[in-house]
Amino acid sequence: MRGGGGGILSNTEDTKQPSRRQQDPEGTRRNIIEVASSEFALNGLAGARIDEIAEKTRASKRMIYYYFGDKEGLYVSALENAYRVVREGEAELDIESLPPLEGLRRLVGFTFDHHSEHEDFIRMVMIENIHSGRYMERSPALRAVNEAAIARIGSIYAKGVAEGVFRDGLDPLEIHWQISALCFFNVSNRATFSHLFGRDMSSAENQVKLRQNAIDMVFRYLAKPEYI
Amino acid sequence: MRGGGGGILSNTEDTKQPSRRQQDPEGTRRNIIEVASSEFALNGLAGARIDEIAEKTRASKRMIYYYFGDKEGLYVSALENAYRVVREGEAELDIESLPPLEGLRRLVGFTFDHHSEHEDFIRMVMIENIHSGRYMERSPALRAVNEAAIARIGSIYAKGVAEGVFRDGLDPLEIHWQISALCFFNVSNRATFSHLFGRDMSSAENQVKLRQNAIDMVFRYLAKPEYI
DNA sequence: TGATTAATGTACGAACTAGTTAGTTTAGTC
DNA sequence: GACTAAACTAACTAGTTCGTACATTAATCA
Repeated sequence: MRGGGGGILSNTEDTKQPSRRQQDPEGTRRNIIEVASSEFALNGLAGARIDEIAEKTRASKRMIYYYFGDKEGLYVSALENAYRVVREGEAELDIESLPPLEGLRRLVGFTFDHHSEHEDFIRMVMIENIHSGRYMERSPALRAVNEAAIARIGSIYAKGVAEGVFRDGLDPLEIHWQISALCFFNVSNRATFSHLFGRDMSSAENQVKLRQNAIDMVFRYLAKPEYI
Repeated sequence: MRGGGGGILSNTEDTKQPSRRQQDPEGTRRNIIEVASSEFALNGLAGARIDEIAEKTRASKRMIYYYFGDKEGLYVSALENAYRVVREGEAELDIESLPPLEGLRRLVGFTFDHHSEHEDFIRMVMIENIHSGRYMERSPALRAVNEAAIARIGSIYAKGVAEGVFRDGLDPLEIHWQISALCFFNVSNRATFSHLFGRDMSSAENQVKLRQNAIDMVFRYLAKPEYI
């Protein structure tokens, strides 16, 4: 919009370098996804504007339709990308070598921090839930990924039960659900909660408290009374 | 849109009844709010369509602007209404006369059920969080209301500490936060969670389990180990 | 080198959408 | 029964927004 210089001045210097890639499909794609993700996370599917996304991109609106077909296609790609990025971060977590009690604390603390650091991801999940998960159905890749999280909990829980520190009969999926609830809510409902009760829950002090509370809560739920 | 009969046929029978109100400001307002609430809850602020809302209303589009000024004004009114309806339901809960342990269980169970029965409210809160609570700032009425929930917990918690069944040093606001997290997430993230893990968390059996888990979890967090 | 395909820019249009204008009907009042 | 303010309607407008047609440049291959 601002005249960007590319059209008129590009003959002077840029084309002199022969090895410099002037067409970069992968880069363009990635750039579009990045911009789109943050716009969708900020404004939702209906609220995000294709023209706005295009303008913030190094590419043009034409490229969005070239690569992603339509707005919904772009949204689905952004959603997939959000899950992929977050999963890659989680994959680095190694708690299976730790003693169960310590591993559990580490897992909850990590999840709390991880969610907190990926607000855009949380927002994308919120938005997708507003749409009742309609769009993620198009993406078969998503499901398989998250089962790793359950496996991780299943393994640590089984070890804890075997060692006699965790009480028996709980369901790893439900434990994951509880950890998710505490860590997700912390990001998703910050704004309304803080406003309704006049206390900034995202402040450093409050986050330290809420984090410790989440760890304690899951710990007390799992551990046998004599270990509390 | 469908010719509704009012214009042409109204002389035949309708006007014969003298006491039948043909102008009904309160009713019109209420009707608009009701329709708008469900449209906003379903589609979000940007996704909802004024024309769509108008059409589902007994009134016309002009009336929306007549009573609410603009789309955002209508949204804020719908948000206020959602909080008011839910608060009125909660006010009926009387747990302060119960023994602390029983009162706590009752409170968590009630909150779980109440959230579950008011999905539109949960969706409105999600949407408002997507907007970072921007619009609820316009509504000073909202804050005062919710403090009652904290007071309720504060009272039952203090009683439990005095009786020696709850451990000391916890913060009622944080307890409320935890209860909210577990009960809110149950509704807000149903779609994505169920899809990612291939298990319908909203089924009757799973809801019974999750409800009991939430109660247990809060109970174990509050109670002294010897009462667990 | 000339032909073919992939990638990109520009300009535009059709449909939609929030909000308005201009006017009518109803309920209550003097 | 005339008058006024509130309640209400239908049709319209100005601006937005998704998506596309057409042209062009870069890479690839025969």
